Amino acid sequence: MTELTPRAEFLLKMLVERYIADGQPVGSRTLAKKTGLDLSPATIRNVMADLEEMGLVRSPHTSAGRIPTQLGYRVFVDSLLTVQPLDVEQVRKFEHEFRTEEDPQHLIETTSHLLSEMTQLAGIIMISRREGQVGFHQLEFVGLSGQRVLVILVTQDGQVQNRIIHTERRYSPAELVQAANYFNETYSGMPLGAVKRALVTDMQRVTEDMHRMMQLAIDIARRVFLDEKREGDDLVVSGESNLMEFPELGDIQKLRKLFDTFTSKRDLLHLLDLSMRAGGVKIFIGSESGYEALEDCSVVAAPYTADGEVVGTLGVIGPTRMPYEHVIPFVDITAKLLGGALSSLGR
Amino acid sequence: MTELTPRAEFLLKMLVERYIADGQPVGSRTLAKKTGLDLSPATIRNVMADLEEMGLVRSPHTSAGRIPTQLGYRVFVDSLLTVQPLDVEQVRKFEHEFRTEEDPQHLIETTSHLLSEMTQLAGIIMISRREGQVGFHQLEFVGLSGQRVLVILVTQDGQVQNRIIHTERRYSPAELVQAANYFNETYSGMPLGAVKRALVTDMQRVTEDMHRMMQLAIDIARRVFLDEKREGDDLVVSGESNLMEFPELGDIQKLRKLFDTFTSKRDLLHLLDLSMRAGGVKIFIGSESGYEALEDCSVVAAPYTADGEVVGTLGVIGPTRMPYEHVIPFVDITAKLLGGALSSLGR
DNA sequence: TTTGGCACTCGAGTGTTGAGAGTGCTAATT
DNA sequence: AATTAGCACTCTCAACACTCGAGTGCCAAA
Repeated sequence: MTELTPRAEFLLKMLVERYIADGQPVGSRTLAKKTGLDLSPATIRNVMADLEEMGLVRSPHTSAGRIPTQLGYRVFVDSLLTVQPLDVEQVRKFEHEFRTEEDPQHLIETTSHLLSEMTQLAGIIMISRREGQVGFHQLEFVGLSGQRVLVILVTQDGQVQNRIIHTERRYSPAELVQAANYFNETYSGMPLGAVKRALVTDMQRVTEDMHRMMQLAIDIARRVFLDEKREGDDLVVSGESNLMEFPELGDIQKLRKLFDTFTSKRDLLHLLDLSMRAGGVKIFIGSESGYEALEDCSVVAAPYTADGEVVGTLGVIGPTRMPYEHVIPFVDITAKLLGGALSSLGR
Repeated sequence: MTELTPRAEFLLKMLVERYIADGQPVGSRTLAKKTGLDLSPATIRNVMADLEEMGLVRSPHTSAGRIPTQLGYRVFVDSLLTVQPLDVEQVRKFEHEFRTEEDPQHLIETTSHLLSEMTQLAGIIMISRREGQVGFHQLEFVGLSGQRVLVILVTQDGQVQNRIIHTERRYSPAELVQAANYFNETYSGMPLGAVKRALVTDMQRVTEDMHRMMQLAIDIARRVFLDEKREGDDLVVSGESNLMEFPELGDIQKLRKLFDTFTSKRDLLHLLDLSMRAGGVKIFIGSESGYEALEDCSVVAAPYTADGEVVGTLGVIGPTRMPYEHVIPFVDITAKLLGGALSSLGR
């Protein structure tokens, strides 16, 4: 029996839904009762035996009901799930939240909160710093005390990054302003990646016949743009403590590993990076993510765009037993709303 | 018996140390053995009965040993504790960490990590935004698309804050530069609080005879300085998950409350604010903090300075049963080193 | 193919028991 | 008067046995 009959499918669906709803292994009797089909528990048991053979369900012990395996969840999510349409009223209210926020950084944080608040899971959102895409807008040099210069990098979407560098000598405010002006006139509007590449080639042309101002500007900017610390995507996680409510994550050891994953960020970034390439809602169930700390969790993620370009991924992370039928459309709509809000900001 | 005899004191000290070391209620036999005094368990029991009467120790149940009460810890910390001198070698290495960091924001984060790393507790560090103290250095206006202006506020200690505001009309880059120049020339060097006050009075003088540039500058700056969102201190917490290792915090419910306290930050800020006024290392044991979530925890905090002014508080938070004799001097030295590093940055 | 029946298994809860640790009290000792 | 030995007592904890209920697997009948 390698083929899944429609009836078996239906029963698997019922079983998963029931298990998601109350977390108890579900037995043949309950399933016989609650399902519309007019079947006896014995028949259900036969079907269950088949499902178990196929690796879609398992029983924790001899005399408990069945629970879905990871594979079972996979099949459920991929082909059995009926997503719940979102409440129109709520979407509208929700949309409003996005319209009122102006600062892109704030917008990201608000979105993360919304995700965790609405789903009662942990919200995650990645901001990609892929340099090919974001446009460079402006550089500002602010002289600090000593030989230190504060460099402020503003991108076209209004994000700000700053960094302090040391120079060999002190520069006057006027010099710094001139240098910044030169730099901004030359490079404004280019994608960050292009600026970076241009800087490398321009550097080779820096000779004594070049204007001193240009040299200074390029020298300072070089250090900011080529700084590998500045690289890498950013990640905002919120509502982690929501995950403590779930009994299946009740083991302190597991919880600790999970929280460490949140703080180290590396693994999550990798995961979100994967789903950024995919397009559409992507779901990692249990160990599919490849990370041990996430083996009892699922990640539902969707990329979001700004002005047509994919600029990051957002989603939620929760126990494998989560209400996918609500979470999936919610993550989907959130990604779209954020994209819309970011695009209208850039306008 | 309302007076604490020297012997009773000594035994209390032994008891607390022993309990801190291995977390088990300590009985009269162990205490008789491990203490230098040549006393029989029975005598110890008599003393224990006295200590219990005074509310310094209690037994979890009839036939367990004694554990310190909150008051017991208090007495221990206040007058019985012998702090462990820090390893000179380690301090030196530690000092080096502070010397290599240049960006004040980074410095704060690094310090927080160090605190949690070295103590295996949670590190907390507050940056006070008391406006009376930090000097204003420079304002930058960056025109974004639409009628949005990015305002970047740089303080004398090199901290950067930015915020996007909407204007009624579009301004040219030249206008923005001029306005910023005017503003910077007028107010640079003043404490933030003074700038704020000056803005309020200057506003009243804004009439048609005033230069348009000045009007613009003041109008934009006003919105940044008087924005109440910008108010409030900042808090960095790290190593929260270290706290999961402690069995006394093993209860998920308690842990959840604790973590929620970390994310909401409000309560912790209040606590750190208190200890900022105190000067020197301040210790909150259990419910002394006044917050339910912290009732099984202690907070060890010390204010740190920059150029002689107290600018924030740092410390650690961990279970009441923590090695105070190491933690206290460590928090102390960290505060001093951070102060030193911040001051030398401002130089 | 479905169903009723039946023996079987397992977990969770409950009660019992014994060992171990530590106490409080009293009477004897220093 | 302070200290100590002795002893009865209390409480926790782990082990064990027992029962109950839920659910299974399988077989034979419908």
